[in-house]
Amino acid sequence: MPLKMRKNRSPAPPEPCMLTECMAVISGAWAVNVIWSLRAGPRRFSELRADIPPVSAKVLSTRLSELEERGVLTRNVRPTSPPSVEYELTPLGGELIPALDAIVQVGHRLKDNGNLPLSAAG
Amino acid sequence: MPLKMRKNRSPAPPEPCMLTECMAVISGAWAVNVIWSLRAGPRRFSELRADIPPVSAKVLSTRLSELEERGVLTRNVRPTSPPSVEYELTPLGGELIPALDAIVQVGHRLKDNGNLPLSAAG
DNA sequence: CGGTATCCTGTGGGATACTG
DNA sequence: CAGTATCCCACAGGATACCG
Repeated sequence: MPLKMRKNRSPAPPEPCMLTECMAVISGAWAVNVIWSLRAGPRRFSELRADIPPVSAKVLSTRLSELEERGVLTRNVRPTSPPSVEYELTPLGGELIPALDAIVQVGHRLKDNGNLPLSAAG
Repeated sequence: MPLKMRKNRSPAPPEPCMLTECMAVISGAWAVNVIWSLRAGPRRFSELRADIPPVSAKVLSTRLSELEERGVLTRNVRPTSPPSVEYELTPLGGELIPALDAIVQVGHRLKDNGNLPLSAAG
């Protein structure tokens, strides 16, 4: 609608709940941690568990399946003697890293401002 | 730790759960929608409700309080004849917009790849 | 208009046990 | 090692009613 809006308060109303749908890419407990943990390269199931101590096997498994289905990461079964499975970010999934990093940066600065009740372990 | 790591598989282990703490800035239902809705300027409570139809008054109220406490937005009571309240992103809160936008962009492209079971209304 | 209080429910996630 | 199956429950969030 190129015509002027009747409303004078708000320049432009935001888009519908599409935002919600897109944000669902990183939904679920520990999803961002998994993505974050994979940012330096492929990792195995048990490594991810070690990276994210509080996550349970069930939830990690669920999250990995979801993220794979969403195209965020790939699952590669390596036919080694003790079979191992590697998870790796897809190129598209890797593009989430800068975004997550930006949020973390803001989080840090909010913490510096004393707004966030964080662990103060920084 | 500038010394070489023993582990040869992973270049560098990810940071602890600090990521989780920082991501908590945008936690809670509709939090990102609220932030997104404020990106074009200040908005009032009822406007936010209209922007995000499925949100209940209780949850919106809760989320606004949290986001204010975290320093993401400010609450301004305007002493007009019918008193109105405006919510507005802080500068730091505004820095979340590009990050959220980046995630949305990735979401769109995942959808184009057919990975996301989105509304297909794009 | 801009909220709070109360109640109720679904579901996401933890613990545990088990499998290939 | 890399999961799945089952049970359980806390708690986030919706509905509704009410208040300044």
